[in-house]
Amino acid sequence: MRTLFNQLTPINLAATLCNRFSNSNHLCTSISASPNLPINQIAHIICCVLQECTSFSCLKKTHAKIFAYGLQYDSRILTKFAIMYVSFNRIDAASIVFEDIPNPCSFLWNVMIRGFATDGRFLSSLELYSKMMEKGLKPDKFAFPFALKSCAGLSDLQRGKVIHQHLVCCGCSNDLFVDAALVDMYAKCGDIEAARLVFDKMAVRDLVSWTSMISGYAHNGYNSETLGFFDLMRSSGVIPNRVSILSVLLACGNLGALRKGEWFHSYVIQTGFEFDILVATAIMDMYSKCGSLDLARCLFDETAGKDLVCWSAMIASYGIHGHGRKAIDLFDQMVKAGVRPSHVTFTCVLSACSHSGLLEEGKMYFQLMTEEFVIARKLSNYACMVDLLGRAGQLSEAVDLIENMPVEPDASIWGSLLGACRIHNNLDLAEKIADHLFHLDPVHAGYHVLLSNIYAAKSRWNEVEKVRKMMARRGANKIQGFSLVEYDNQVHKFGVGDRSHPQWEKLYAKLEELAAPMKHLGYVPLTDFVLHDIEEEAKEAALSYHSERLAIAFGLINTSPGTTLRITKNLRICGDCHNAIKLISKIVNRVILVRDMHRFHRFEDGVCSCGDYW
DNA sequence: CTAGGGTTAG
Repeated sequence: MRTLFNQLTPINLAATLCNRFSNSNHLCTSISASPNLPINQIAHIICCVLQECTSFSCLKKTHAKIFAYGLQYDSRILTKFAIMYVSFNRIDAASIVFEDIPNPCSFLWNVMIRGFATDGRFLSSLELYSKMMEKGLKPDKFAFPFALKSCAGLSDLQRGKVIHQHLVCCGCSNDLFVDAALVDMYAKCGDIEAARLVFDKMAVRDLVSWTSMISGYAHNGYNSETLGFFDLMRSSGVIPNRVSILSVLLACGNLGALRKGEWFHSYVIQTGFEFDILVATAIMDMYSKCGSLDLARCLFDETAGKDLVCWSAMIASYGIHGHGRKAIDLFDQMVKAGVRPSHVTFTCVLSACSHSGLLEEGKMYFQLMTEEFVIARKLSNYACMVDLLGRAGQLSEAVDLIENMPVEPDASIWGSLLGACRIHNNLDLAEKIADHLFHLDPVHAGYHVLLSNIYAAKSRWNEVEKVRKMMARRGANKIQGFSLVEYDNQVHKFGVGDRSHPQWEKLYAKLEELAAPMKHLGYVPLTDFVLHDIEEEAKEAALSYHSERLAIAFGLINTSPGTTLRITKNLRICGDCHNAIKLISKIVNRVILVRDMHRFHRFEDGVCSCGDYW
């Protein structure tokens, strides 16, 4: 062995040794046995050995050896260790090593910034980025994509803009990677216009930059733009891949555009992406959001190698369609199949229980989550539970739960409770919550509307007016309700009392025509859902032209008898429309599917699948 | 050493 050491160059030596010894432990033992080896050769050998390390523990063992040679202050060696630790996702270990390096090279800074960013520790990542600047080092084109990713992860637009300025100063704009990261950062921070500006200025755009933009549109609710941009990308000669397809599927689901979604499904089959678990899950979810639960389930059954997300998506699908029991059954099957649920899975299960009124089951799974599965509860889990209790009328239990939460409840938690107060017309509690809620989120229109609805239900018109003024003062503008319906490969959009559609006169005539048979079946308008104290007759008019009714009229006029109507609405369906549509389904003898903000309502023969529990 | 990605409450 000793002759071997003397004859070979360090690199060759290390390579030889690595072949001969299965791990660095043996190797270091051999080095110890050869005391004559010059220190820089040992350093070389250790560097080579490091690259061969296949696990964190192997790395740690090798690391322990360097102290014996006094190499623990060798920047070159430490740098390698830090990089290797990052490559094994051991950012903390890397960080400790990093601290000991007096003047890290920018390469290492970048690796560290990337390490924190990929680990989801965006603040630490940005802290390092700032530290690097403080040390007088100029970030390079490799540093910016990671720093921007961290801003995106934090949705921190302000910091993103600052880094945008830095990269312009450093002459790094017009780099394909940097620009793509900028587009992504702006999109994830919700500033889609800024994302588009960067995108438009790019001299060269590849598939990834197009996809960043498309995904930005999809995730910010610009659904038709998503589809339009996808077409634009294809016509400019860029071939879509599985990632870009995920965004269009999301958009189809959001729009409830079933035909379009089917087209993409067949496109996926043609292009061979159908066996990709992410694509398969996205297609499943699209079908479910477009109202085709059965198709979603077929796909689910056909999918090989179902993972946690795939299972959770199917459970969520049962939930929004009001099949709580099936959601629970599927959860149990998932556990039996050996897939470990996550806090998201529990959110899906709890929400399914809530929509189906499965109070005891929900309580049980809420317990099971921590006790059996040892999963920390997140805000979304509490929100579901508050919703479940509140909807079931257990308002004081819901309050109890909130008061004993280990984390600070946010607006969404109080919002759930306020929603329950609306259902049960509990004004006292609502007023107490509202104070708190408006403090946490003063510009949320929905919460104001809920409170106002409770006042309206009690004919407290002065207070209704007060809330309305409060909203105006705070700039909490009511979100315009709209409904979508797909027809002839087009998504048609209707607003409240909309007269902009080419067929508007026919639509109103259709609703007029339905008024008499509805009255005959006992329809009485539920006018508490009108925000203002106006004349009864005007209220009735305001209600009868809600966007979902116009969308239904459109569907009735343009499709053949018996065709299922599928409507997607951006807000919650109001109680009056819910009553009206039940009757309409009976009169016209059609299945009418309405997906509102929270769930599906399947109207058939005068009843709704939600059993009026919503 | 660089980028885009499927499920989640209100």
